[in-house]
Amino acid sequence: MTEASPANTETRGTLLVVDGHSLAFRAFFALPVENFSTDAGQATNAVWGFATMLSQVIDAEQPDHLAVAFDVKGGTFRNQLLPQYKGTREAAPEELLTQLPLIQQMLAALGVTYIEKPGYEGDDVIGTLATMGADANYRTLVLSGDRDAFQLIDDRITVLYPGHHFKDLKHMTPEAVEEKYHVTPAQYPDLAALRGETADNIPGVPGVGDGFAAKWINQYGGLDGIIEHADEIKGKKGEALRDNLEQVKLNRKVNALVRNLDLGVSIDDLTFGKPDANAVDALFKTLEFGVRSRSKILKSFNGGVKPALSPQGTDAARNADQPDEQALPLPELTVCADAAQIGQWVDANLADPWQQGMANNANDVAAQAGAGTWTLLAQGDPKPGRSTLDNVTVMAAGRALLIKTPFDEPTKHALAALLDEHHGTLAVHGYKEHLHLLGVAGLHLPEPKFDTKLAGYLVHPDFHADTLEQAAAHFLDLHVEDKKPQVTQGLLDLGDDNAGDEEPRENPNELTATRIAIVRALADTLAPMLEQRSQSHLLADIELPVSRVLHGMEDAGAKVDEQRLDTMREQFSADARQAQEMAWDLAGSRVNLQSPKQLQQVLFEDMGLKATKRTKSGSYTTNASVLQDLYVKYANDERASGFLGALLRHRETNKLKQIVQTLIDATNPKDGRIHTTFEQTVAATGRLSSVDPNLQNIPNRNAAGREIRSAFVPGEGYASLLSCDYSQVELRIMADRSGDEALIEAFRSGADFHRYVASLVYGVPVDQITSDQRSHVKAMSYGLAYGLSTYGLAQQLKISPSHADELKAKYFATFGKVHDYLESLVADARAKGYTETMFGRRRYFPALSSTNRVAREAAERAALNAPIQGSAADIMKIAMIRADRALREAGVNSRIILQIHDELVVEVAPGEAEQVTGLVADAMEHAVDLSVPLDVSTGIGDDWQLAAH
DNA sequence: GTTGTGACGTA
DNA sequence: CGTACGTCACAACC
Repeated sequence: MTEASPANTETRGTLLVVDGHSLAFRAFFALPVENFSTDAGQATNAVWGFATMLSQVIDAEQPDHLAVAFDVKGGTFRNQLLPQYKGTREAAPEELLTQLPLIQQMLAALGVTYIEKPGYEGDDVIGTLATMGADANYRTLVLSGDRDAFQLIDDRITVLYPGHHFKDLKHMTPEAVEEKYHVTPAQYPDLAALRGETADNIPGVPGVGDGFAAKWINQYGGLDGIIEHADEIKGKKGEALRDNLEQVKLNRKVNALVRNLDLGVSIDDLTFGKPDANAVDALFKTLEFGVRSRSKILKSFNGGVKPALSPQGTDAARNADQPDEQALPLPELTVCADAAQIGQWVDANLADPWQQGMANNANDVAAQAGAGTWTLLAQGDPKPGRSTLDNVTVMAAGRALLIKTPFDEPTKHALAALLDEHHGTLAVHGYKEHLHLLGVAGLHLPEPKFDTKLAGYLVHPDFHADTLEQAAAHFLDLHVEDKKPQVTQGLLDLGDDNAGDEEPRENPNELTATRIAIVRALADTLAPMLEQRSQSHLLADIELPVSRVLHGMEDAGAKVDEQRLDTMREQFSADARQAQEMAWDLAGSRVNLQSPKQLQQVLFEDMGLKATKRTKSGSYTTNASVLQDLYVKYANDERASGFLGALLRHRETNKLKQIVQTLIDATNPKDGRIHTTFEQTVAATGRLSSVDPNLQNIPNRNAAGREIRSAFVPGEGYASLLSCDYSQVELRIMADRSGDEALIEAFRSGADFHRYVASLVYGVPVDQITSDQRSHVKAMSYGLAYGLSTYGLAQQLKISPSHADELKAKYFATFGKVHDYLESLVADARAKGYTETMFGRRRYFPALSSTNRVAREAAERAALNAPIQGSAADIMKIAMIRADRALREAGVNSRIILQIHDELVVEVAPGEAEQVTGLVADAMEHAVDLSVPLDVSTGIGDDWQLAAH
């Protein structure tokens, strides 16, 4: 049950050994020198980068001992063997070399030991320190971008090897080395000797890479064996090997690290955590590092010496590799060999009464609360329309079975049967994602019993767990290593090409066992919480069913007319270019119109326009509303108004161009459709959101932008698009919840709603309401649910605050119960700590009791809005489930493809228009029963724009 | 290389 | 100084 991790065998602490040169190089090339130099011209990018990167690693690994190794100028014994050795490194830029002493100075001030040994390299110092650490029973980490360090790896020594992004350090354990190179760490130098090392200017055997080297090593046991049998190796590569044997032998001598130098220090000397604040301060001042960054860095280096025992139980077990005090029961994991084993495994587990009994006892409470007893974990990338599947694991009664892709037919059938039989008791983390993943293998997952991702969202809707591990940390206080997200739909990987082979791998099976155990633990924890809060029905009746509908929508995608998009892009692009030319002409310089900073310079300094509003960071805003005001104000100044006009036009057309471009880029070449991802656990109010791309913010307010909607068309086999949207749902919810007779009557009357309300507010007959009066009342109505202020209303309507105040007073005099209702929302939230929608969806507002007025008032507005926006979201989700079911039960081919908060877009099959319009409108209108009707307006057309009504 | 900011699209 | 989102491009980091 316990893992065989080295950290488990009593260690005395953690030693971090850093390859100083490697880190300095990395820092230097990661940060542009131009941006990091003092007034005097001293480059500081490597110093700064070194400090931040090292502090990152310290924060992540929490070592209690630390040493940094450096090379010394002048040759080493290696140069005598191999004159060109590290010739490339000597060519380090001057600007980096001058920073090395500064880095050492900084380390000294920070209280960090650094070591160099004349005649030897930093690598040898590292080898020696690591050996010392391991011998003294320390968990030893070596931070180095030099692969020579891999030879040090064993049960006690792990190399932290930076990847493409420095942040994702790979923990190179023996397993990870074997996984990647197919040789043991001890054999790694043999492999490197054969392959050579370009970074160190060491030639290998021409034509021989990692693959062949590993093959030979495994065949002959190592380099000695290879040399012995060199004559037996056939082919070109064998010949090349024989021609270069001397070089290889030399390489091997050179790449062997010395591990027993006399450094004159002992491990006990390598503690840290007592920086010399004055020295650090002085140095950072001369380097012109800001005060804020200074304290940020100091913090990491202060923590080196930890108190023997932390009084707080929660933070005590932060150390990543230490097993947590809350033990996670890992399953006994079997890797599935063939399809027959699936059936056997199921039989064995179900037939074993002892195991069954154990499991039932352990899970009794949770099972009753609805957590289920089976657990499923599919791993891969669940991107709609292009997902990939790595493996599937099922778990029951403390045993797990891991099934790797590709599946053969019998395996598929066995798995399908298993899912079919047990879905009703299953827990997963992300039903929708699992539908995408399993869909790759042609499998369907019927609705599971429990979803830990959705449950976590219901319990704490404004907490965002991007990974399963983060959810574990939050809900279980279980801190396991957070490897890269595998189950979440990340925007992280840019293409799958090289993501695969650079993966951090500590025993992948162990990782899988941990992950599925987390899902189980989350289910057992969250199910009773939902039950206790009477939210289980939200999961079972809304979120889980809607996941399935969303999967269908994402999988279907939205067909776009690519030619039309291309044409539009060209048009917008040309318009933007023209506007830019004009702006440049009038400005007299080629300002970057997309740079607020440069615009501020031109507008408020060069042209001397009067700046008014500031941004939150204190600079003058150049947003559209300010530009518009200036445009009016400087109408007589030809140059200024011309520039402002051109700038506004550029802003608009360039934005449209950008939107069209992202749509083009997001179109799947296989089907010409855009498969967005609807995020079901992101918006704190219960709404959905749409990403990659966002199809919920396609322009709709002005004609030029709305044109983009005409590129959304029915796909092959479909005849038209249907758009159905709720009118004024949020206001109707307010009418219902408040019980305000006047507002209810306004909706029941079926009249022009805003005109009707205006006539009540102003006490004027309906036919005498002016368009101003109507629009003012309309803005007021809509603003209600946002907690608008007098000031905000005045600003939006461009009326005086006193006038706005008057409007507000009149409005609330007319609809008194609405006013009381809104106040009660905030008061209830303050009393209970949370708000609740019509269906029991909660959102917590700790900031309501904040002493900070700005924060508190913001929380009040959000608390006022959440139950209203959230109830509308609940209603739409119910409508989607109903509409989807109605369409399926009617046996039509039409399908929902998009949701934009209060609108559904349906792709309609030939001949189904009338029937489908009726079904969807009905599903929406009768999603819930309110004291006011839920009006739905519908439209149908050859594209999304034409479907508007 | 990472992070924050400003601007702006939607309901 | 009105809620809820996502995306882009720039600039800073010193």
